[in-house]
Amino acid sequence: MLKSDIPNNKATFPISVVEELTHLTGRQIRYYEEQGLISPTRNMGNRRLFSFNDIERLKEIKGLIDQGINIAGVKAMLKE
DNA sequence: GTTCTGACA
DNA sequence: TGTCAGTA
Repeated sequence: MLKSDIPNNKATFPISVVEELTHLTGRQIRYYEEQGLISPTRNMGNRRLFSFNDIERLKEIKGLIDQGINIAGVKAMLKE
């Protein structure tokens, strides 16, 4: 709580690993990040590095999308 | 081989 | 959302 709240993880994975853990496609993950649903970091080469926190966030998003909610709905849910 | 961006269907 | 081309 004093160090950080949301993004604080040393473990980072490439998008391929996130795809496996979230069951999403790189396309989805990229789009959600574009919409501001997640905040992955970038490493050398402009490559996305995902932390455990990001993966859990993706899982929440996937669940909502799977229920038929759209990006706007997901944004509202994750917002608070 | 893998990932990234932009664009089109 | 899927897929393609060009790139690093």
